[in-house]
Amino acid sequence: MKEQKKEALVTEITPQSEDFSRWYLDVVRRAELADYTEVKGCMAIRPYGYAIWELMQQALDRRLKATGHVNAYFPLFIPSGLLMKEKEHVKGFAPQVAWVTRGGDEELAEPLVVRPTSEVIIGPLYAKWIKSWRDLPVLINQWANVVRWEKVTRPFLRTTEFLWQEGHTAHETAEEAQEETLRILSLYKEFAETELAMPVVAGEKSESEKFAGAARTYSIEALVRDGRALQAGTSHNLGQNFAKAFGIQFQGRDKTLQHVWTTSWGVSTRLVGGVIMTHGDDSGLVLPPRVAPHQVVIVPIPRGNWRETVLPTARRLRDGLAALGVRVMLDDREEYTPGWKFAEWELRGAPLRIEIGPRDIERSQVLLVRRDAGEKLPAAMEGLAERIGALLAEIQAALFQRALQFRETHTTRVGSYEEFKSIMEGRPGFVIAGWCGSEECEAQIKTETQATLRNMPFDVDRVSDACVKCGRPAVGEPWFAKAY
RNA sequence: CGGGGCGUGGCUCAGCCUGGUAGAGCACUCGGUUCGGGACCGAGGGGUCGGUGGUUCAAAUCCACUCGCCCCGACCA
Repeated sequence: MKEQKKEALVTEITPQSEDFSRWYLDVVRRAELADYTEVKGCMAIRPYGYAIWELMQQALDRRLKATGHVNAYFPLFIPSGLLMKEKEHVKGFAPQVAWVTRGGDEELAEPLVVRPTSEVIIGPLYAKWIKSWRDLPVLINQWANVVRWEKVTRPFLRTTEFLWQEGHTAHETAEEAQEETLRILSLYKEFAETELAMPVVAGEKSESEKFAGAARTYSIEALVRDGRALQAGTSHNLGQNFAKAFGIQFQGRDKTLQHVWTTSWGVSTRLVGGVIMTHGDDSGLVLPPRVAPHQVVIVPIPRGNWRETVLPTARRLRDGLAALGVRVMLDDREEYTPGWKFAEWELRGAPLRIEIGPRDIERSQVLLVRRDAGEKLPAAMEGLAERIGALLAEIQAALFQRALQFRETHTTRVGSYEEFKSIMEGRPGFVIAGWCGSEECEAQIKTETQATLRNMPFDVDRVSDACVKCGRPAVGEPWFAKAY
């Protein structure tokens, strides 16, 4: 009798269990996505986790370039005086910046801060670079790390240092800046839903949740498996706030000197956490094929003279798929048994597994196993590549549908505040409710239900006409949720 | 930053109350047999008990401080 004892994750801690948080941390660690380091709140992203991030980067970078954006790089350090220039901005970020007061063995005359975001280091440069309306728009993006001294951290979701892209654009008119802000918002939505199979709600943030220094902030919000919302990306219309603070001016078509209109927007490594929490299950990670480092893992069954029969076939299969652009890996390690590999690749979220053994060779077939569905399907060798391509697309679509359905069953349009409060208990989800637009109601709702106003989608018909909290006329129907 | 919990080989944990200087399972290494759902047998390697200071003849064990992690709040991509 064998009595293996698996470690915590797969047996006891599941996304459905009370301890979702523990499940998440287990997946991150056991799937080798990230690890803690000596520095509080700072994680090392391990190769497998980084590979996921790279795939996200590539997919997003392509989209950004396709819409005319170019990449550049700005420095890590910001003279503290610069940070102080935009007063709302400094108010928002000062409490979370890291300071550098010494360089080598010298005290710095002016301390530096490590960028929490780059608006203020970019501001003076844009002021230098932009002279004429002909220089506009400026559509620059950078891939970088930033540091925010957070009180509570969690791998990927909130770390002291994190990786992201931040776009910083400058425009001739308010209208263009607004268009850009919304263009990026929908680009983010499209990206999240297509590549990450993660349905998101796009909308505008309330005044209190706005980016420090922005005129308007928009976000995409996902709903993860424990019923909490995750802000997955933000796009800010900065108006002329930063242009005025940094003197970013140009001479217009009408010969007058004007301030530019700027935007900024970003998504971060938090998305990796979002994917884990959106799709993961009792066996671990479930990766959408588009961002899976190994879309297909081939596990040969070593029996009899498998080295002469199974292995060459498996290699041919791998090479054939790789030639078609499929990210495929042949797990021919001999120190692990097939069963061990099955469990391991499930834990690591590989979307599709191919089992190939002597029996399959005889029948000229393989066994396909979908990570999302789990069942084993025999598939003929002939036409296998096409079959696999189709299956990967199917898995991608199925994951999106599953996540969408989850969100829909966990989204409630409430009629009363009582209903709102009761939904927020346990594993809540989104609540859609009428809102009068006052910060007081928003704040009270937060205090009493822990739910925050995530955003106000703009492409919906207004249904409620009364604020769920105070009963006054509603200005719209925001989505509320407990959030990460 | 407030409340609570926890730090013992890579992981999960026992030992701590009632001080006498470290154990288990898994993982790892080597050899062999296995391999279609986390294999088995045999032989091995590895920790000074988060850190610092104190009490004591003696500290993983008691005390103080400190760092880190986790949970619940407040703050946040």
